[in-house]
Amino acid sequence: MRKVTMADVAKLANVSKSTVSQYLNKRYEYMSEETKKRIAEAIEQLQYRPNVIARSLKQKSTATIGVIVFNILHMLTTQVLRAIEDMCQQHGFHVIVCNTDDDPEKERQYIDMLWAKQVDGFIIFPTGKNVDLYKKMIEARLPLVFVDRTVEGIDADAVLLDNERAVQLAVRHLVDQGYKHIGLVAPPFAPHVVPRMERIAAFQRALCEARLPVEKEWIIAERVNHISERLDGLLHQNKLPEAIFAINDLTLMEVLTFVKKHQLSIPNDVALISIDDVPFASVYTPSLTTIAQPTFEMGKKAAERLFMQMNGETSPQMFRLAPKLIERDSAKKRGF
Amino acid sequence: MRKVTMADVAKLANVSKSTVSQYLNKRYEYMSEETKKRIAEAIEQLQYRPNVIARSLKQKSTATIGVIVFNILHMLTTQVLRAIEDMCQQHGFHVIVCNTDDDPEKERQYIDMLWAKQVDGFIIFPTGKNVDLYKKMIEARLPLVFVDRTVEGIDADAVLLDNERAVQLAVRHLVDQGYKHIGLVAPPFAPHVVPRMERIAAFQRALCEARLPVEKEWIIAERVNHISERLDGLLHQNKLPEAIFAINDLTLMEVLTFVKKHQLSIPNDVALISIDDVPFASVYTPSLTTIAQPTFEMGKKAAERLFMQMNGETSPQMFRLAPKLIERDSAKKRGF
DNA sequence: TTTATGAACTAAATCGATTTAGTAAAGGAG
DNA sequence: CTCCTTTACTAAATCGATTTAGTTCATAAA
Repeated sequence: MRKVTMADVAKLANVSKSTVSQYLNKRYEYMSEETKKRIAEAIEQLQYRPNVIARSLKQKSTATIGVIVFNILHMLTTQVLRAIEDMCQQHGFHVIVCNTDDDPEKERQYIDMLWAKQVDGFIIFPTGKNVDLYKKMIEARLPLVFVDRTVEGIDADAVLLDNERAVQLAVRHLVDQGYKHIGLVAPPFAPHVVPRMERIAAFQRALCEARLPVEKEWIIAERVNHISERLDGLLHQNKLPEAIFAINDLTLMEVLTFVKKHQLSIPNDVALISIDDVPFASVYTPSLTTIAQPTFEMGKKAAERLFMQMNGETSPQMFRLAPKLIERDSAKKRGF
Repeated sequence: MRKVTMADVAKLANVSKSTVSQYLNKRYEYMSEETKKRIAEAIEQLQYRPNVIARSLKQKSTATIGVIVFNILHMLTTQVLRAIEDMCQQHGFHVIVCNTDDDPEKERQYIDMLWAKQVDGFIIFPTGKNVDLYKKMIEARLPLVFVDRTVEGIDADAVLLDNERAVQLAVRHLVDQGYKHIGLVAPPFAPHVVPRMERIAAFQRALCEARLPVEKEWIIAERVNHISERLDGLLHQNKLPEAIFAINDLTLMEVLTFVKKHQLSIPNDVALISIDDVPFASVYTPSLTTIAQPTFEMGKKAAERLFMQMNGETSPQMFRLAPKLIERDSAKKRGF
């Protein structure tokens, strides 16, 4: 039951390996119909399957890319990944997926191993902590696109949400509805988590622009399990803001848990808006007003840039994709 | 800027390629400390990275598996996939992910291409329509595990939910709460979609067991966009069942949309229970009683079986993993 | 008749590792 | 001093394709 190789096909068809190879690569120019038919028959008869590994070795390309994400369980990731896979399918590429859980050591290992596996490029949601490695990849001209975060000092393609705009959309919407006391809920400050820092900074800017005071107490940046404690505190002191802006789906869940625990009514007791258009936004009561990230476009753009890099057509660039306000009922002022 | 190969390292360290290879594979038995050091230095100095493709060609193993799913956007898939990836990481394997959208043609292409890429095994959520191909894989002793669905006539490992049990849990819970008029909501009948058919059949059995009549009108198996029409119809005739069992997350969403549209109250107007513990189940109002699939265990089991097959230790087997009732508030009878 | 041209192939090198079979040198036994 | 073992390596074959540089044969041009 040995594996069938090209040599076997060649022997059966009574031609050389070279000719079989030409046939498989559709270089038919100088090939008689007769020969083509014999090869086709031999392939069929032997049930021959080319070994792509051997071909990759010679051609120095594997038609495979590595996608390194924090966690596919996260909705943003899943959607971006799906878009990337669709693009790859169209180009005959395959996708190897790796989860880092935001651990730089895991990230380093994955990059090393996939690089050794000769992947043709990487799309990475970077932890941001392996600067030396990112640099080496760029030096080696290994196609590389960052998604969601940039890394300071690394001159690579990056596809990000326009966080400034996303926050503007959220805050302006709340302000337009007549809310003046607006709080923000986020995970803890972490300098390398670009979108988080950008959103928090943009929030303060947006408040200023609306001529609203920035209340320190209403900027809650805590580990998820501490968020509800902080909110509890505010509630008991009767200092809850009129509206809460959750900077992502995770923190949104915390706010919803808090709201449910105290049987508060949205938007009467607190209005709510968040980044990430969670799947249940429209069936929730009230339906949730959100800022949707253009996740599929992000994935598509990342893949496009990667392919462009493979063709050597580009110099590094940063892309800020536009978020979209999806107006529902969780941030409607009574009477509006 | 040529790529550094083992030959370069060998030359610099003044040893043969063979010795470098031994070193890399940690076959240190007959190697002097001196030589080891020289090789280590040469590797460091040249920044040598072994080419895993070349190694794979010789060793006939790629340490890569293919995971073919319907759609990673689906929660079940994402979670199973995550568990598979974790297991693979522990074993030094990588995962290539493919989405078929339940299209047999796409499935066939992916299997063909990944097979040609010499993946060491497959975990597949099968469309069920490529029986000839599945058979060939098994003949070729290509490790293969099915997840979520089995395929009739194919003797392969399969990891499935214990659908009978899942439905029993749901129906018995409703019955225990005092509900007597129970409806089911599902996507359309499709013989090859094993879990769907099993759940619908089990539902009828469970009703019988509870000595409840099986009302044809209350078994709704329709394309998702037609489900709400059917429910509307029942509502207008005042024939809505007391409780609805949604067989998966997709249909659950339809039911929730319907409930919201008519401003019905759960569980007073209709009680609700579903398979798939959706992420918002606990923050929804009322919180949703669900039957959780053991998604991570399913992924883990599938990967375990695949590795066992690679070691040639197994004969095909079917695994039915246990669902779990998560009791919340959407199926509580008033007064209970 | 000789030479040139083009069609239809093929032999052998190559990709970058692993592995088998073997060699050279040192040390120990008899 | 010879022979055998063991240590520490190496040469060359191999994996299964692709690709380059030919070769052979038939036909056409000079």
